[in-house]
Amino acid sequence: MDSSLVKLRSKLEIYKAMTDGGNLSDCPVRDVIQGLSGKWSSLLMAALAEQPYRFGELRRLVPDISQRMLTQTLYDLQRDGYVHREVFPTKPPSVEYSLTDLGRSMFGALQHLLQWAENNHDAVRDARAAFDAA
Amino acid sequence: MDSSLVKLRSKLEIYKAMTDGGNLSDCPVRDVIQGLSGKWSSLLMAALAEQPYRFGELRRLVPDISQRMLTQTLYDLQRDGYVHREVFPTKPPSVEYSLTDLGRSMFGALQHLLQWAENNHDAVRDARAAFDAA
DNA sequence: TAGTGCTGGTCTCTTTCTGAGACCACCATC
DNA sequence: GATGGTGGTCTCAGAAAGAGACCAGCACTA
Repeated sequence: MDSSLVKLRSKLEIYKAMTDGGNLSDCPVRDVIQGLSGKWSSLLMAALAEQPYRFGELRRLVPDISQRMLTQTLYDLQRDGYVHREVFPTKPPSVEYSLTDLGRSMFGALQHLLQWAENNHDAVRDARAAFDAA
Repeated sequence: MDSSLVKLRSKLEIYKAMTDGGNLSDCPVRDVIQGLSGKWSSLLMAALAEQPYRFGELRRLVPDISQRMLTQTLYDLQRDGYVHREVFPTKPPSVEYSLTDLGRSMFGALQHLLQWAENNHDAVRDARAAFDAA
């Protein structure tokens, strides 16, 4: 299942890319990852990957996000080019959020991690329980 | 490049897994992702994927992490079963951190995202610049 | 014509999380 | 005895996140 040699090569490159001598804090890889590491980013990406949603729909879909964080996370995702925001001039103006091509591309990569989490969450839970017991 | 039908199916499943009716905050997928979404988790995983390191080595390797956050992030990664911590009874006791099998497995999935970030950071940077200009 | 509700937000307040750096015990070496 | 390297912990200030009140605009209803 693992082509370890290929993976090892990538690991070294990725680590290098994340360390990127000199301006550590300006490292582009870390900069991109940072934008995705918010508490709600991946969840909203997963929702919007399914279909476009309006603000209120997202709010009802994810009841435990505060309105403030929903606004802000969508703003950040839009700023990074993953999400498109379109305002429709209906009587109460409605706003629709959808993934851009860049967003869909990014989600393709993020997906592997989400899938792994789904497949292995019991292993993590067990590890956590064993650790806390000791 | 995209096998869209397959991906669409996964998307729906992943979103479902992240929403997981009822106990939203106890959703296992979100629980796992949460542990990985810290500022330093992915960077330390990338470092340890290359080779095992000792505490002080990691500190020197990532100069802009505070000692406190290094301790805490390693503790969290260890608790979730990704990292193994071994104390050697040398004269000043030394501590070595390495990836577990679970950690290597997880990094295999995380890797896709890091690779994407490396390949596309200029697109994100451009999107950000365009957004800020408007 | 006033009340109610739906739209997508913003503002303020409180609590939690991070970051910077002082401090610590231990031992070896100088 | 002083100094440095080991892997941490503790305290305190600043940044970020969560809860929830509030807002303008228009439609529908009474």
